[in-house]
Amino acid sequence: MNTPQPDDEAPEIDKPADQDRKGEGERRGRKASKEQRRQQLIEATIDSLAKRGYSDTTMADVADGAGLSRGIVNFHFESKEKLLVATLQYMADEYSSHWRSALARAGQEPADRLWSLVAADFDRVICNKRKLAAWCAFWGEAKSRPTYQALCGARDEAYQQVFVDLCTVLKHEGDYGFEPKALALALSATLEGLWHRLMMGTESVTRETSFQAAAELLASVFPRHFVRDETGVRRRAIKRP
Amino acid sequence: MNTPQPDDEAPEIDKPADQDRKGEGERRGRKASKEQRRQQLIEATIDSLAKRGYSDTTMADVADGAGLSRGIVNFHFESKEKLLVATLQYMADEYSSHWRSALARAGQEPADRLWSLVAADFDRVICNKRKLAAWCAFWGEAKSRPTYQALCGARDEAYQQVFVDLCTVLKHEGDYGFEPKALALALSATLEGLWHRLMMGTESVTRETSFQAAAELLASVFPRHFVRDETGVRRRAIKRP
DNA sequence: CCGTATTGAATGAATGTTCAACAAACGCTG
DNA sequence: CAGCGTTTGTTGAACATTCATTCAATACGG
Repeated sequence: MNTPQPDDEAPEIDKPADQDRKGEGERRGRKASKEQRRQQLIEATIDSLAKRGYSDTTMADVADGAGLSRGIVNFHFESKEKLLVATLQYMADEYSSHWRSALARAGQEPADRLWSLVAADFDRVICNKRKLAAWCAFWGEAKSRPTYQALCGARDEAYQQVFVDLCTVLKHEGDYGFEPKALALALSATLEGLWHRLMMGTESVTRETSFQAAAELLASVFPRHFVRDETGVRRRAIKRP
Repeated sequence: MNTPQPDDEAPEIDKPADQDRKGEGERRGRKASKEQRRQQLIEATIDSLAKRGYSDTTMADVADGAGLSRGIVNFHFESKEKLLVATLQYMADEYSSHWRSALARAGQEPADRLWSLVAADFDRVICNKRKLAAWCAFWGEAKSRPTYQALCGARDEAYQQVFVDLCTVLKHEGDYGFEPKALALALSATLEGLWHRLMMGTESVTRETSFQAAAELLASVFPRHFVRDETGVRRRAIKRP
């Protein structure tokens, strides 16, 4: 059916599920520093969220996953709630710094910057089953918990504003007729929706096909900036005078 | 800041949170039929999911919300799990029949059908805080529960196929360059993403602005089929020969 | 040795499920 | 229609389980 997708299920980076064994240079046993232990427990929490979902994630699961004893979590984090907030905070920070660095890495051309932003969203580092499942778990609880809701604005206002600004500039560059704010909302929502589809894991939606779908949309919305070449892959057109 | 949005918070239809009082013609007390009681409990479940989220939804909450005693749920539904599955099933059926009827109501013109499909997604009946929050609660648990995962495919394969078919026809009608399958994925993902944004309730995203964003996208992607008029509202252009 | 990190069992609260008692509707018979 | 037994729906308390939290004892590092 779909063209062979070499990845997305195989070597998915970011897999500290087997984080116990192999002291990879870092100190393990009793010697781990406070911050390292916290990090270790946060990773175990993400594992548990991804594997069992929010409602079935227990302190015991987390402790077991980290290879530690039951009571340890309440020592490093005051409560389960605090642990979960710290975990969400960690993921939100990671997501935020990820797109910011992608933007910094891109050039000055708005089209390049938009492309870079979209591509960043499908980077293996943050876009993989484990993290996606954890995000989804938090989203499900966000509406009824203000603390989560605030942090779940990973695609926060700053992120949204970048989209608006880019759409505004591109509109002038390409003489497009759209309303920048509305279109920016639609575009960022598309990325969120594609994440959602990836998370559900149904159909034959992979990270590749999702990214292609997003690229296809860019080519349709910004025809003066993105073109389709024969390989089916979409790329930015040559710079305009 | 944002233009005054008259709705989305005020008269949101679909609010059986106060479903006890006022026997609106339907039989209440002991006389309610089996099916009516089930329906009543399902509505109470949606209420609880929306108000407290999945993990804090308890049998006692549901029973209290319905104004009945604790043990009643296990009588009509065998277990909590069964109750939740039935609730999800109910919502999935409602969503499915909603877009199907919207499609049936639309004419034969592909552009009309697509517009109708998009508009249906933002209909108050299914797109309101209560239902959205309930959907989100289930999504959060879907990945770790195959039963939920299957039902959560509200936007299932049939729905996706409709998008693909419409995109294919429109592509030929308008001589567009996109790849129908990829674009269809992007479009349906956009709707999902906008739902997600609405759910989070942050920013100034309302049902109106979300729909406008979707419409803006349609106008950008299918310029030969949709145009922007002075009111800012988007409409379908006149039929082509 | 002192302080800190860690353990694992005990505790108590929350919650899903069961069940015996009860009440309303229904059906049967005279 | 009255009387009576049966079925069905409903209740609320009792029960069992799961789980977050506490804490006294312990082990390790400095």
